[in-house]
Amino acid sequence: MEIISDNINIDQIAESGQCFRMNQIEKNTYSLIAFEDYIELTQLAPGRIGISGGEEKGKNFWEEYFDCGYDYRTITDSLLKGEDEFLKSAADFGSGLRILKQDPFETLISFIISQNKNIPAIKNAIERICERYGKKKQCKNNEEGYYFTFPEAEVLAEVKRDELRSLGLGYRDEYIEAASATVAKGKLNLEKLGELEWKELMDELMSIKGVGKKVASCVALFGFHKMNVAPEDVWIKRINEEIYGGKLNWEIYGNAAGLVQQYMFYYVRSEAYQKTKYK
DNA sequence: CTCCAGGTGCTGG
DNA sequence: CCAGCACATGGA
Repeated sequence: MEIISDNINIDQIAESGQCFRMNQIEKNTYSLIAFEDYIELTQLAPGRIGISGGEEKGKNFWEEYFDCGYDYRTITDSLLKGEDEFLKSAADFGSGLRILKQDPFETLISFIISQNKNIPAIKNAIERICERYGKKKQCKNNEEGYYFTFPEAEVLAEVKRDELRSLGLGYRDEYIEAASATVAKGKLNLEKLGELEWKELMDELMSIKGVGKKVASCVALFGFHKMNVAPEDVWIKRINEEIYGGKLNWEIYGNAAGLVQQYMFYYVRSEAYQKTKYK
């Protein structure tokens, strides 16, 4: 199976910090566990990605996951014609990025865990949760290979706080407990939430203890595809101070704000940018 | 050992 | 409204 989409680049997506269960297997090839499926992705050529090893979800499913119906090239090209040199560099550097359409519950729990952790630590913590509470499934392309799905809210809601603590989640234990319980009880209907305007969605998400503006933004963008939402983490705050004099304004980017933020995040963390800085 | 991480809640001004 | 601080833990 093959996906074709302008500029799409699997290395960039995997390293972009929006999904935590995409990992490199070898050069140009990554594994991905999402929506209870395991697949392997290979960059066959610029803008061409091969998919193998999954259940029969079909091409349309993964095209949707990687947001191939959205015209990224037009946005990127228009950014490249702008005056903002930093943003131009960032957009050019990350031109193969996509805003994925991830599972809302997984995104919610993942970004609750993300607070005050670096990306490797986030990934490890999520894997521990999946191994303990997810379903064990066999890989379709390998008889000996298996993987663990991300647990459902109903399962996670039954877990005691101490047990979460013992997985190394620290003070986030009660936040995960609260979020899982809220979703499991149907108090937060994730199906319906997606229909809300971004601001109302943010308010609903932030009603959960442990979910502040940053985590809610990430869930809105990566789980509900609210493309105008731009999460502000320590890295973005840093460039806002260092490059934009604290005057970074997301509203001018409209529905591209989330993508602009992603370009900037991906770029500032790169070695390429760090070199330009200290030279 | 130290520093820091895709923050948040709480408290006191 | 904003500033300061505690929070638990692991990766580098």
